[in-house]
Amino acid sequence: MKELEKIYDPSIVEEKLYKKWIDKGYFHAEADSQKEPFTIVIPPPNITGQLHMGHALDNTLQDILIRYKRMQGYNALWMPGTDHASIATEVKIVEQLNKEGIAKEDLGREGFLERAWEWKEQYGGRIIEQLKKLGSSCDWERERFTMDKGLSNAVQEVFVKLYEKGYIYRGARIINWCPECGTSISDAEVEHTEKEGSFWHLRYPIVGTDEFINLATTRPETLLGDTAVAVNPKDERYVHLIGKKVRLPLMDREIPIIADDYVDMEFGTGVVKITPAHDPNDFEVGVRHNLPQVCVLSDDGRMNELAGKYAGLDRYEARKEMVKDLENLGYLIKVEPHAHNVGTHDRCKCVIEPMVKAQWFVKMEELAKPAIKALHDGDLRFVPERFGKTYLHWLENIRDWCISRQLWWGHRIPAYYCEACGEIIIARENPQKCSKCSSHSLIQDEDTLDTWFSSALWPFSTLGWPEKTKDLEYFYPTSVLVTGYDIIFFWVVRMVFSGLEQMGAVPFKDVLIHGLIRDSEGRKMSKSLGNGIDPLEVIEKYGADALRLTLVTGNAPGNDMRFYYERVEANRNFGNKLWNAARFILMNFDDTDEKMSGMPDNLTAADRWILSKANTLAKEVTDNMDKYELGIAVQKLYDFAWEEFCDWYIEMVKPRLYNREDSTRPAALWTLRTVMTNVLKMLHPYIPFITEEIFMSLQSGEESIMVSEWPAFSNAWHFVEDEEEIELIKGAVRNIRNLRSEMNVPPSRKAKVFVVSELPKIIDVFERGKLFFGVLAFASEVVVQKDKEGIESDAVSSIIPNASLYVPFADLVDLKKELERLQKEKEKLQMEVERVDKKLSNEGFVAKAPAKLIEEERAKREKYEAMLNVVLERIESLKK
RNA sequence: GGUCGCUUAGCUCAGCUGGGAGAGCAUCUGCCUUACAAGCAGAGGGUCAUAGGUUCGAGCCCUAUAGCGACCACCA
Repeated sequence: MKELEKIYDPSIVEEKLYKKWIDKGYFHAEADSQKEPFTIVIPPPNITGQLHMGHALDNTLQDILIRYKRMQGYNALWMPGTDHASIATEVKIVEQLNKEGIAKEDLGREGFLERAWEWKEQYGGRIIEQLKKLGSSCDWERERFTMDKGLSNAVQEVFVKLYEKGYIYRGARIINWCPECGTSISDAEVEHTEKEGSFWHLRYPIVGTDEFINLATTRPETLLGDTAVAVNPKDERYVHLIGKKVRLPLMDREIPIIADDYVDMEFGTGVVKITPAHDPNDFEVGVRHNLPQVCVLSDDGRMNELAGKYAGLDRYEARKEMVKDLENLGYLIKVEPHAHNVGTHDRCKCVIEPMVKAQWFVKMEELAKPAIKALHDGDLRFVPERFGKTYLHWLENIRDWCISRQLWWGHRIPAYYCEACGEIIIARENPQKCSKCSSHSLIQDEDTLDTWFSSALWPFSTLGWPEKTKDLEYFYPTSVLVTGYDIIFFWVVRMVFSGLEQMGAVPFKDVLIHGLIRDSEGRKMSKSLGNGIDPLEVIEKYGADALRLTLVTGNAPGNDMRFYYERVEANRNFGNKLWNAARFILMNFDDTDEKMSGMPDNLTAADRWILSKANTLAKEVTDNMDKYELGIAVQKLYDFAWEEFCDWYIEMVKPRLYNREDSTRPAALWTLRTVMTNVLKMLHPYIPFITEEIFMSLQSGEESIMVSEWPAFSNAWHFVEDEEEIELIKGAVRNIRNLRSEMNVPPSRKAKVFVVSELPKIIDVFERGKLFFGVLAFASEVVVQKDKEGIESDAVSSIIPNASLYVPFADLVDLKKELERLQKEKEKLQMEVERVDKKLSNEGFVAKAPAKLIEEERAKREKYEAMLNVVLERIESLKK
């Protein structure tokens, strides 16, 4: 056995161990029909990404589950990879080009993509290296990328299949346009934020009369694209105007007054201007009434040539100008402040413009149905369950998914247009000629696909689909998906309907949802606030284990969590505690012991107590982990390791270890090593590095804790009587310590301790435990006897069930104080008896509560009453 | 407007299927006891947001209310 340093230093251990695991190939999984698979696919981080706390949490959870299942004997595969992140990456590269004074267009598509791939090669692996620092046991041999050959094939295949089924179509619909990024985005990418705006009240002249119709708008610049004014058909105020026309101010265009149920009579004046080209609702109204769509905006957010004199102005400048003009011409009635929601692009925060444009869409209605059913049927389960509602709500209200992006970095849409006849050809391979007119002048669609289109396929595309691979058959469906609640819509939903559509089965059975890591003030960590904490810095300072432990403890699944360095420190301390416990064990081994193998036949009650506790712990921890209650599981391990094992068992065992003649010394050593090893194993998924390092010192013959067997509960190691025995002694120790503490006796001052009991069984217990009981209770000597013979009448005393403890402190004793103490003890016991009495005299309780509980209460009553009597007796005798 | 979550010790939070309120940090007292001062032993501190209800029994289940937060939503 080798010596360990006094303080655990993660920085010298972690890299070494990670390399060992990689070299041994422990992370790699192969399809093997002899073993049961357990599969997780990583949420592929963006190649632009740097590891942040969200990743750290997400991947820690996955690694815990994977390591746990691997130890349980499952064929555990954690499939890693990265996402091309079309828009995020393209923006980054454009920025980089701009710094060099190059515009994207200067390079052209090909040149730009070349740059992008270069960028990917250079930076795309960065986050992977960071994940390794965390200890992630991904199967790196399988690392995939959403734009690699296989996954791109999968994308094409899905596109073609969905098109052939009629689920993908191209059409001019109202979409969300980001003028900043110059692309359409999906509904999921629109963030609604409340903004202070204005409500401009306008009046439009009614043609052929001197009258006006009043209405209000938050976006006056869209007036230029108005093609109608709508009222509610039931609105008596306006019924007579339906069918008439108004003259659109500034534009000198006549537009009709129409009736539509969409208009809310209660809101505003009950009149709405209709701009079909720039508002989703108005678009619908326009379709119903066959209104023209007048698009007045260009792609960069300026007014276009249809905007008359405002053409060329930025949308907000135009707004200002128009308001001024409307006022001058008498069309502006008033302006009110008005808070309203505006849609912004989640990536650039720029205000999006609804626009009518020809885009590609996925028809969602039919695809959503099986995804809804899967949850109802229990094929898919969210943990915590409540997120299932979020999922359902989204699917039940789903709208068609706009999948085309006006970007270059991504999967180019496999659609080709025939210049000769206008035919659209959708094909897996580049078509050579038009299928309709045989013309060779085909032009591929310029657009690429939403980045989520490829990530939606991740659980099966990474396993080889559309090929029928062994991996796919064996590892799919995956076991659990771990992700934050913030991407349920973006990703989880889309993986589910894609999996169901392409594979005919859900992509995963369980979805473990976690929350966000916030800063210590509860704010979201963000670049702009500069309050982000870099996980790598934490790892460098405290080690990956401390970070991992911090991220999974003290937090309920799905809830957000605040990050405190104090907690990291506490967890680092826990690692050090384990480290020192191991040092202690190793220090006490010598050559003879080292050669010892197998279980000694003279285990003591204390040994059986801790072994039995560890055995029960294995069951509880396993149960918790199977229910994804990782925080609870690790809390139990933490408490057991620190309190029961370190603070109690190690202390109990010291006298035996320090006495080379003690025949139970090998039993103590064996128990120490056995329990410690089992605890390390159960802790390994949480804190892989330190557990491996210690394990290798304790079990020099073993290869790695990673591939060791997960401890299982066994009836053979369940010792109820020993547990009771040791708990009794622990109680006595606590009482003595309390006594001494109350009387301010320093530990250096030892005293005789008498244990008095009439029960032979109790006498036996204390006789057996005398040695360690004495050490723990700072006793100079422990005397166990059946009566008070030879005990000074002024000894301090304390009562435990079925026994009394006496400590003669001689000069230290203050009779008055002692009486006060006993008085307090008396009151406490009286209250206990009262409490039990109250319960037992409740007829309902006795009649309906489980028999076991009633029995327990009765036993308690008996115990407390007996103790109370002893206290009363003691008080009487002192009073004399 | 809808949905969901939170409200428990000074602070941050656990509390799994309802059966005598927990942790970490902070505070106080005493200890450098030969594994660990990143430690040990002890202590104080909570009408579990409020009001009802179900139950023999409620921090936990139900209803309502308040405050905070998140998400969804086409009121111009």
